[in-house]
This record gives sequence, C-alpha cells and structure tokens, in this order.
Amino acid sequence: MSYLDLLNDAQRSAVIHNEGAVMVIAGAGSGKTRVLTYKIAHLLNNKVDAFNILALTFTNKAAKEMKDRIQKIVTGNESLNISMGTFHSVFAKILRVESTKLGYPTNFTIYDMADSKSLIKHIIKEQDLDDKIYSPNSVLSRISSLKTNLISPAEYNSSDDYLNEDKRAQRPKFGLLYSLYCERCFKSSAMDFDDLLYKTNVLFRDYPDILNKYQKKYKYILVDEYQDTNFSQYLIVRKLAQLHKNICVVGDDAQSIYSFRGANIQNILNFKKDYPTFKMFKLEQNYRSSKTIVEAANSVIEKNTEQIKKNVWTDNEIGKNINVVETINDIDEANYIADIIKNTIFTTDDDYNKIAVFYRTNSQSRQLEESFRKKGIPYKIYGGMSFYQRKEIKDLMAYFRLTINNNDEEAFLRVINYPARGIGKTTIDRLVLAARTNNTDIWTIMENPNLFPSDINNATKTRLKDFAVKIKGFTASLLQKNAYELASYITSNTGIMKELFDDRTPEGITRYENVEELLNGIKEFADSYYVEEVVDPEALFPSLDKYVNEISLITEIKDENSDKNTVSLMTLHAAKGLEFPYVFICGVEENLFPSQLSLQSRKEIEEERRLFYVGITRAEKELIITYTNQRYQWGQLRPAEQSRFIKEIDHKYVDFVSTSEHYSYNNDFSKNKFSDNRDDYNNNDWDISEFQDKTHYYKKIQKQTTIATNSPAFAQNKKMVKLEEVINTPSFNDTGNNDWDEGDKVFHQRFGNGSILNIEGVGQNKKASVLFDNFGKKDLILKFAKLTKLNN
DNA sequence: AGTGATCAGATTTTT
DNA sequence: TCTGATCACT
Repeated sequence: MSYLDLLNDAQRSAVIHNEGAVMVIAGAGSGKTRVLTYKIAHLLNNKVDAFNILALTFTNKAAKEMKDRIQKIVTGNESLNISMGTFHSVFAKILRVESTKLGYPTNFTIYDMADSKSLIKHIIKEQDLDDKIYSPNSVLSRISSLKTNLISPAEYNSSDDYLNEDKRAQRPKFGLLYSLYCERCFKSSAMDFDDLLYKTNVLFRDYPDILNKYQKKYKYILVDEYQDTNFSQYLIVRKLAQLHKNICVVGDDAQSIYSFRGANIQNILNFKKDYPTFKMFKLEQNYRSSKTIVEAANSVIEKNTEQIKKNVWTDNEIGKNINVVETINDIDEANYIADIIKNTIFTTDDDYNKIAVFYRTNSQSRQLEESFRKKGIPYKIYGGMSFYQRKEIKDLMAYFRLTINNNDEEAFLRVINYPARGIGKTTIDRLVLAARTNNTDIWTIMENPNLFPSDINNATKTRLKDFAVKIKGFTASLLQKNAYELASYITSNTGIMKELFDDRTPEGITRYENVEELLNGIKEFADSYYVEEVVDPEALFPSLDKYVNEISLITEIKDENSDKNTVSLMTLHAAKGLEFPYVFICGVEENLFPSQLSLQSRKEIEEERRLFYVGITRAEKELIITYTNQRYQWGQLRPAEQSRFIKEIDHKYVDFVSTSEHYSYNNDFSKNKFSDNRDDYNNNDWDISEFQDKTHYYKKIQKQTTIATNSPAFAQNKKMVKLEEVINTPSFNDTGNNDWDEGDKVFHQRFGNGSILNIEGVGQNKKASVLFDNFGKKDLILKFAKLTKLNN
C-alpha cells in the first residue's frame, strides 16, 4: 500500500498499531492529522467496518477537515459511515436517541451560551439577588466547571465544603442558583453545552445496557487533541473503550490551551493508569517550519516546568530570523502589518491567503481591519460574532425552536413579542403567575385564557390565544412541510419578513439578506438531505427539527468564500491546528499577552506560554511579532510594554526592529495630534483605496437620511407608511375622547395646568402641543397623556 | 406598550 | 469606545 510509504517511521508505527491502547504525542507540525486520517484509512483497509469507528475532535473545523481528508484517500462513500465529529455533536446525536430514558423528549433544545446567560440572569433577578455579587458570567462559569466535573446540584448542596466555600466568598445562594438553573433547563426540555457530556455520563452510568450497546458498536475509538479534553469527556471515552480497549488518543501537552474550560492534562497521565499496556509513539520531526522557527519555539516552551519530554526538530532550511517589531501605538502597529503584507505580496508574488495575523483578544481585530481596508488588503476575520449569533438569525431560530419544542422558555421569551404584538413584560408576569396559581402551564392558559382567572385583560387574552394557536399550528406542520417550506412559512406568517423588509436602512437590508441566507441554507439542507441509517420512514423526511438539530452545535456557517484569496485574521486559540507561510502575532505585550487575568498563578502563565508556542509554530517561513508602546483600550490611550514572552525567545533567532525609524514623520505627527484626534492620525499618510469601509459608508448614508427627513419626498414616504400603520391598527376607529381644540385649558397629572397651542395627527397618533404654566411647552400624544379639560 | 435617552460595564479564549 | 440595560417619557 502506497500510503504507508508517505509516512516516516514514527508515523507509520503509530498508524499500523491498530489494536489496544495507543497514545500519540505529536509535536507541532509533526503530521498529527495525517497520522489520524491514515490510521482511519488503515482500519478501513483492514476490513474494519466504518460503523464501528468513533473519531472525536475538539472543534467542528477539525472534524470537517478530517472528513475531507479521509474522503480523499478512501474510495467510495464508506467514510460517511464513521461516527466523526466533536464530542458535543456525537453525543448529542446519541442523546437524541436515548433522551426519553433521562426524561427528555427526543426534540430537546440545545441552549447556547446566550440562552444560558439569559436564563441565569432571569433566575438571579427572580431570587432578588445582586447581579454584581452574583455576576451571571461567574455563576455560569462555576456551574460549567461543576458539570464538567460531574458534580450534580444535589451533591453540591449536600457538601459542607462547597457550601462553606460559598459562604466565605459571600455567595451563599450559589447552590440554590445551580439547582434552579438545572431545574429550569429541564422544564424547558433543554440541555446546555455541558449537559450534552454530563447527561451522556448519567445515561451510561444509569443504563448499563445502553452503555453496552455503544461499547459493542464502537470497536475503535480515536480522540484528537486529547490534551484539551475535560474530565467529563475523559470518562465517556473510558467507559466506551472498556469493552474492546482499542483506543487511540493523539495530542500534544505543549499545545494545551483550554484549561479555562476544564481541559485537564491529567487525562494524559490517567491514560497510563487506565491502560497499563499502552503503546506510546512520539512524533518529533516537524515538517512545517524553518529551523529558526522550530528552535525558537522550543526555546520558549522549555520555560514551562510541567511537560512530557520530547525533542521537536526539523530537516527544513534555517530560514529567516524572527522579526520583533516595536511600534508606536496600535494604529501604527496595524499600519505596519498592513504595509509589510503589501510588501510581501509585492516582492514574493505569494497570495494573500498565505498570510495570517493572530491576536490574543477579538477586540484587537478592529484596528487591523481599518488599516487593511485603507490599504486595500482583502481579509477575513475568523471567529467573533458568528452568523448564528446575529439577532435576526437568533430571532428566527427561536421561532423554529419554539415550534419544535413548545417548552423552550428562552425561545418563548424571545419571540412572544417579536414582532411587536402587544404582549409585554406585565402580561408575561401575569401569565406566569396565572399558570402557577392555577397549577398548570402557560400554554394551557394561553390556549384557554377564559377558563382560568387572571389579571390579563381581554384584548391581551386574544393576542395570547392567537400566538399560541399560531405556534401550535407550526408544530402540527412539522411532518407536513419540509424544513424549507415550514421555515419560509414561519418567516412570512409571523410578520418577520415584512418587518425586516420594511426596514430600508442599510443595516436593515443586511438583516433581511441574512435571513434570506439562512433560508437558502435551509433549502439546501432540505434538497440534499441524506440519511446514514434508515430506521423508519420519518427519518427520510427533511423536517425542520432535523435542520435545527444539525446546526445547533455549529457556530460558523459554511463559508463559500473560503478559497478566496484573503489574509486570515483570528485569535491564537482559533489558530490551533492551522499553518501559514507568513504569520504575524500582534499585541505581544504584558497584560495583554500574557493576559492580565492569567497573572495570578504559574499554571495560568504557563498556559499563556503554550498559547504563544501554538502561535509561533503555525508559521512555516516567516514570523513577525509586534508590540506597541501605547494601546487604545477602554476608550483610553494606555501605555503598553513588551511582553515577557519576547524576552524568552532565544535572541539568536530574533532581529529587533522599530517603526519609529521607518515612520518618524508619523511619530512627530502623533505627538501633536494623536491624543486629540485619532481619525486625523488614522488618515494620515495612507492612501485610501476604493476598497471602502462598509460601516463608514453606512454611517454616511445614515447621516444623509437624517438630513433628508425634511425633504418633501421623504415626508410623503413617511406619510404613506404611517397611514398604512394606522389603517392596520385595530383600534383605528376607536378615537376615544376626540374633542380637543386649540386654546383649550387642560390639566396634566405631572405638568399641571396649561393650554393647547396646536393639534395634529389623527386617531391613535393625535398629538397636542401644550404650553404648561410651570413646565413650558410639551408635545404630548393624547392617547397617553390623560389630559383633563378645564372648564373656565 | 413602545421609544428614545442616559448610564454603567466591559473586553480571554469556545463547544 | 461600544454595547446592553434601565429609565423616563409619551
């Protein structure tokens, strides 16, 4: 077989060692993914059924990459039958099959971070706790770490240690919050990210027959990025591998960068205990980077105390020294990077997609974006606000979720009054109260509002009923309409389409287009629906719930521009597993990288150092590290200083450069102008290409629109829209007390006595200008103002 | 109920 | 600086 000839000795040994427990310690750039893919190919070539293979990755991106690679080297469609994906997605699928055992419906919702946060906020508020002491973020991260370590609310609340710890930390109610949070998730038929692993553990613990079923199925288990697995994941893998004990884990302890999320290097040590006869293979030859880069990276990582011994080396050329560049401030830094990129492209004839810029925090991308736009450099930002996090997408998805799972409380709260249908906070409070006092659920109340006593007025009751009927109608269509048909039906039937279409601001147009894109994605899903194992005919039907299940764990939309020729901008965390010929790491400053929050302990600083190591080892040919002396942060210019990590690179691999020599004119300029007016400085000296900043363009348009408000055309337009609104208002004819006249003397509860100067508008929108004796002139909408006419 | 205005808080990383 | 949340106002 020719593919084995493409491997070095260590790689080949790892690939052909199929049976038993295997640990592959793979240095950066040593062909880890190659080993994993070839290993799977080798299994398939040795008559292992694809259905018996489980391959777990850390990110969706890694899963997709591995799938693509395997498809290329394995003939036929066999690779599609491998259970491959992130821990979360693979076990979410299993949970869908087994959820009823745990008291969850098959169509349980998966709460994302935003849902979890919103829920915990509600709970904190309901408990009347101070959200400064119980900050939603800190509460959530503690809950997450408990779940990751498989500590249930009951266990927590019966442990004196935990309770005392909370008392000491002035957060005695934490245990209660944890319990309530889990209860509410359960009532909503929802699982959060951690639940997907936690509940899998519960399932395997409480149902040995189910565990056995999957143990039998998964004869071969492979785990990528093992250094970043947490305890919950470790235990699932251990349980599943117990029967066949064919388990292969691949990782690099030097690249463990997710301990903040519960990742535990101990898992590597536990591996030795759990499988005493395991075989270890070390991949130490680096094929990616120049000698300079490999050795510089080694010189950094050796400052860490705890690590598995290995010697990463390379046969590649020595290559250029690393440039460490001192810049004046963040703008100068971004401009410098943009300049060097242009120069590199110009002199080497390489493409933009050979270049990547890494940073520690997402917020650093903004300045880079601005400079790149001005210099006409095409770029793509990875991570940050993803497509599915956009408001308009979340709103629509919430309708889908509520349709699929009527218990989904977060989805319910999101859409109950969107688009506005006159059901506000007060009504929801009354609804919840009515449900509680009548000992039933809100849907029963909404559907039969007159059967239960409540404070909800009649008009609102009708609205609630309409909403409930509407959603139930969608739910009933789940198996009648396919995903696309139902999704577009919901989009237009709820008025979302009209709402977005009517908003002709540039942002509104973008939102409309995003919804169109989502619908297109759903259409594509419905048209190309494929099922691995046909269990029943229903499984063949591309229903909306199947679509939502599929994408609820995906954060990035499939990118059609991925092969476009652009520079890649991303955080160092997102860079893991990637490689580029030219790499920039920017903002390498104390308090930023290493992050200020990590300076508390040696462990955390070592993790930051590993992150730096990951960044360095992404580079193939050239590495440029930048830092600035001043950085704009929290709306303020703050002094910055070179990171300790720069000093840790063996200086024989480094050339130090400063922009103040190259751009001394900028320097002078900044002294006079910088602190006063960043925009001036920003625009200085740089050719503004036709590659325009979209947001700036939008801002300009918005301004024009505001000015144009007074133009006759606009006014006419506005009148038409208004008229339409008025006609559509049910209470159009309900004019109420209508007989106001100019000159009338009136009384207002707040403003006291006054006289009407002028009346305008009709019906609902009737307005009065009133000159009050003590408060001057006020414009009041009569519907709300509750004026009393004074007889004189 | 809905809207605009003002104020406080945030910027670590991701499934 | 930018965002979200709350509040005052109609």
